[in-house]
Amino acid sequence: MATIYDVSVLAGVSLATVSRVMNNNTKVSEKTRQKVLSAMDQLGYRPNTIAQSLASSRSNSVGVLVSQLDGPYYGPMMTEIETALRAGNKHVIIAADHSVESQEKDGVEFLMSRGCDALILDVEAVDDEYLINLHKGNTPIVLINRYIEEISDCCVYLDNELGGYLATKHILSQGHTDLAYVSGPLYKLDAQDRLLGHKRALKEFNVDFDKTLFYEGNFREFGGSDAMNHLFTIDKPFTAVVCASDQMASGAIAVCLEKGMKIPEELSFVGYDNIPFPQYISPKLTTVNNPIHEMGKMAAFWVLKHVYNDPKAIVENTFIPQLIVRDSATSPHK
Amino acid sequence: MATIYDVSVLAGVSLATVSRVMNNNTKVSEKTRQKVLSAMDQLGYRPNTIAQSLASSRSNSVGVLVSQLDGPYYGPMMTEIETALRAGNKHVIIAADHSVESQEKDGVEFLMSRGCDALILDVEAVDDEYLINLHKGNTPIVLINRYIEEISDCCVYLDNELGGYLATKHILSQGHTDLAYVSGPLYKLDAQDRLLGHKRALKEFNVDFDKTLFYEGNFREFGGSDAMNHLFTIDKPFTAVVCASDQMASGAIAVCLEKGMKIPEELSFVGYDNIPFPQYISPKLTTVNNPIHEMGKMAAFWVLKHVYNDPKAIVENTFIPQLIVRDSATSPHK
DNA sequence: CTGTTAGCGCGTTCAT
DNA sequence: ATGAACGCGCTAACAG
Repeated sequence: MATIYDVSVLAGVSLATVSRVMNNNTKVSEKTRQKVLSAMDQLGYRPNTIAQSLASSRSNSVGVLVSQLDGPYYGPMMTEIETALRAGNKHVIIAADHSVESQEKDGVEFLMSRGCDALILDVEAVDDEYLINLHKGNTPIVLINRYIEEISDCCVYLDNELGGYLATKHILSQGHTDLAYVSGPLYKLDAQDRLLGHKRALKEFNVDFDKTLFYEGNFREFGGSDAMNHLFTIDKPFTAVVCASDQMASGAIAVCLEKGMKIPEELSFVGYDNIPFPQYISPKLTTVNNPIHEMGKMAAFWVLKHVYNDPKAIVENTFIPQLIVRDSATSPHK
Repeated sequence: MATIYDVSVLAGVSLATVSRVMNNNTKVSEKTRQKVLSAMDQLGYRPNTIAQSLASSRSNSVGVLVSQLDGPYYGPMMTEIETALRAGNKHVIIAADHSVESQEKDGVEFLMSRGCDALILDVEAVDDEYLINLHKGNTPIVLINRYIEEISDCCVYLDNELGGYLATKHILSQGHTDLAYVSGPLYKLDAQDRLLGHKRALKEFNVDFDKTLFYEGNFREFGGSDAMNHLFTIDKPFTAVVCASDQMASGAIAVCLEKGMKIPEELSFVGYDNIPFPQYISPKLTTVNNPIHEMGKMAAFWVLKHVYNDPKAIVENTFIPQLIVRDSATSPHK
C-alpha cells in the first residue's frame, strides 16, 4: 500500500501538501494540486484511515448498539443508518447486546475503546442515570426509541402512547367492548407506553380494563401464540385482541386459523409496528405504523449534524404513529 | 482517557513494560505485573485500539459486506457473525452494497482502506475473476453463499442444487405432475442452482419442464404475488407451485387466500429458506432449510482460525439443505 | 501557498 | 526482566 510519503515524492512536494489536497482545508495552487492528484492516481493511493484517526483523534466511525441484529425491526433500522452514514463517508461498527444490562454496558465500552466518534444506542436494560452520565462524557450519544427528559435533545423516539391509543380507539370505534390485550414485556418502555395508550382509549370509551384478558408476551411470534392459547383457556368472551406488536399479532392469528376460526369475522385483531410480512398474509393486518427506519435515519443524521457538522443533515426527534387500516379488524358479530 | 504512559508513571515502570503485560508475550515478573495491573485498574485504562492497530498493523476488525441488512435472511447471519467475532474480541464493520457491482467493489475498497484484517463477503454482482484476484491480495477473504472452484477453501456455501431437488421431489412424490416454478432472479447463483435442482427432480420423475409455468421473481414477497397474478392469467392448469424462497411463497399464498382458495387442498406450495415467519401463518409452510445463520458463524470461525490463529475455531465449508415438511403441500385433488 | 516538525498511542527491536 | 528509542501513516501547528 502506497503511503502519503510515496505520493509526496512522486509529486515532488512535501508531505503536508499531500495531506492538504486530501482534506482540502487550506488553499493549494491548482498546479500542485493536479500533480498530487495524478501521483495519487498512479500509485493507486488509499489513505490509511487508521493513521488518520490516530493523528486527528477522529475515527470517522460511529458505533451502533442494538439488542439484536435480526428480526423485522432492527434490519431496516440498520440499513438506514448504514446508508446515511456511508453517504457521509463514515463507517458503522456494530455490536449487539441482548437486552442484558451488563452486555449493554460492555457494548458501550467496546465501542468507545474503538474510538467511535459517536454512539447510536437502542438500549433498554440500562437505567436513565447511566445514560445521563454517558451523555456527560466526551463521546456524543444518540438514543433511539427512548425518551429521557434531561437529555431529550439526543433522543429519537416514537410516541408509543399515542400509537397504543390509536390502535385501541380503532377497535372501540367499531363497536367492540370486550377486548383482550397482548402486551410486550413491561420492563420495556415502549411496551409500557403502548399499554398506557390502550388504557386511555378504553377510558375515553368508558370500557373497563379487564386484567384477566391481559397477557404479557415477548413481542415475538410465539408470544402471540402463547397469549391466545392462554386466553382461550380462561372463560371470558372477547371479540377483539389488541397486540403490542405485529409479530405477536401474527402468532396469535395463526393459532386462531389453526382452530378454523374466521378472522376477522369471529375475532378482530390490531397489531403494532407495520412490519412488512403481515401485509402479505391473509387477513392483511391492521396495524400502527412504527417508522423505525426513519428513526434510524434520523439518528444517523443527528450524528452527521452534531458530530461531523454536516449542514445538509436536518433532524427530527419525535415521530408520530399512524393507524394503518387493512383487513384484520371489523365490527363484532352479534 | 488514560494512556499507556499514565499507567507506566503510576506503576513506576516503563512504557514498554506496560505494553508487555497487556500482550503478555514476553515474561514479566509477577511483582511488576501486579503493579501495572492495579495501575491500569485505578485509571480505568482502556487501550486505544486505533493506536494499537497503527503500531501492529492489525486492526482486530473484520469487514462484512452484504447486499442488504434487512430481511429475514441477513439479520440472523449478521447476528451470528457478530457474536462469534466479538467472543474473540474482534469488531465488525459492516457495509451494504445493493447487489450492484460498482457498490460491491466500492464496499470492498471501503473496508480494506479501513484496515480490516479480513473480509466476509456475501456478494453476487461481481464476477469470479474479481474475487479470485482479491483473494491473491493481502487481505484474506471468505465468501458466503458462493462457490468458486479456484478458491474453494474460503467459500462457505449451501448446496442449493440439492435443495431445489429436494423441494421439487417432495412435490412430485405426492403425485403432482403439473408444477409451476417461481424462481429467484437468475443472475444470482443460488437462484440458478435451485432451478437446476428443480429440473433434475423433474427429469427423474419424467415430468417435462413447462416454460409457460415459470416465473422469475425477485425473492421478495411481492415477487410471489406477481408470480401468482401472472400464472392465473395464462390458461394452464397446475396443482402445485415450487417457490425459490419462503418470502415469495408467502406472497403467492396470500394472493390465493385472497381469492378464497383453500391451501393446500386446491394448490400445494413449497418454499425455500425456512425463515421464521411462515411457521406462524396458516398453512404452515413446507420448505427447505437454509442454515444461513450457521454459515455466518462458519465464516466468522474461518476468520478466527485462519487470520487470528484461534485453535478453537473449527470450520465447515459445505452445508446440506434439508426438507422441512409442514402443512402447505399435499397430494393433488382429482 | 508550501515545507518542517512535532506528536497521536502503542508495539517492538535493541541494549542493559 | 526491564528501559530507551524508533517507527506505524497521517494531521496540525508553526514558519517562511
